[in-house]
Amino acid sequence: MKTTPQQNTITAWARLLRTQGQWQAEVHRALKTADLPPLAWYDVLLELHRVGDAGLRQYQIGEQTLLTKHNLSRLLDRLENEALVTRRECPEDGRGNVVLITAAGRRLLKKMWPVYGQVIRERLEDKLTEQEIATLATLLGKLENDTGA
Amino acid sequence: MKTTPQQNTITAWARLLRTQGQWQAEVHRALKTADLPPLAWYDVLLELHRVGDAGLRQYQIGEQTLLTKHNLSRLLDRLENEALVTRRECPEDGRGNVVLITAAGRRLLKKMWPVYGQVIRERLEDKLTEQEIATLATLLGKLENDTGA
DNA sequence: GCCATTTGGTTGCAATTGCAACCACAAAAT
DNA sequence: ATTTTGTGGTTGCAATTGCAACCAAATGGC
Repeated sequence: MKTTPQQNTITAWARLLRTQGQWQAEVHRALKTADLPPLAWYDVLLELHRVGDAGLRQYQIGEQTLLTKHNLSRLLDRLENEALVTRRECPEDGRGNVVLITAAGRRLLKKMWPVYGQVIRERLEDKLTEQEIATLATLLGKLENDTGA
Repeated sequence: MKTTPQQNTITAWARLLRTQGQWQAEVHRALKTADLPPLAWYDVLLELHRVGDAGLRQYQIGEQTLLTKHNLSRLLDRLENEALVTRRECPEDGRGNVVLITAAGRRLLKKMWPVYGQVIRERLEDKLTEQEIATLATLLGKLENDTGA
């Protein structure tokens, strides 16, 4: 039972939460306006795109995106329904499956990026100098909890 | 149609999103373990506590907490059900109401704070120096979108 | 080999969220 | 004064999320 955090700490904490909340709302608004799917789809597709043909196990996607497994399970159902990903049986582990992005998935990613990137520019890049952004990235890097490589 | 943001910008953006996600998950985990209500309750109660007996209109709470109005409307139903807040008719505006925190609301706030504060310490205060935290707070301050005073 | 335990993933159900339509009053237009 | 138009707030319904229980394969005793 220790003392409360410093005032400065609380301010930083609150601002980070609020900033992220605004960003998220803004991205969703922008995507919806452009008639595109929500951010979570992008996150998942992007992870899959990054690893290419190797694909990812569901639990690996979960680690990357901070989605709980049941949640992810159903999100993948939706993505699969839209033919943006495919689930394939995993050779090494009979229960699991490997998830791959499809060509359509990559196309969607490409369509979503400009909308997303635009928000990133307006909300972050335009508001700080390059130097400040670098500092911010460094500080935030120190806060991340390793998911282990 | 401009170019994509700088790599550094994207890194900072991604890290902020991820950090916030981890924090949020951690807070929820901690609160749930302590058998306490979710973070949103805390946010609302805190805003109400800050303004004291003046109370807040619902739309003002919404601005502070980034909750949509219908969402907030029902959240307040739940809080009112637990007698943590009261809704009172607004004298100046016949349609709206003024929301006040109750003594029970303040007690709950007090019970939740140590759990919440503990996470803030572990996830933020312990990981950066005072100087770094001050810098972070400043940078994040520049990113906030004015809700206007 | 055979049983207990753990892990990857899915499913049923309840709670929460988002959306659109709505009601009531307020403010602005004529 | 009467009619529009806007704003604060609520509600019904569909989609999403969280939780707990579950199934199946894998891992670890024995």
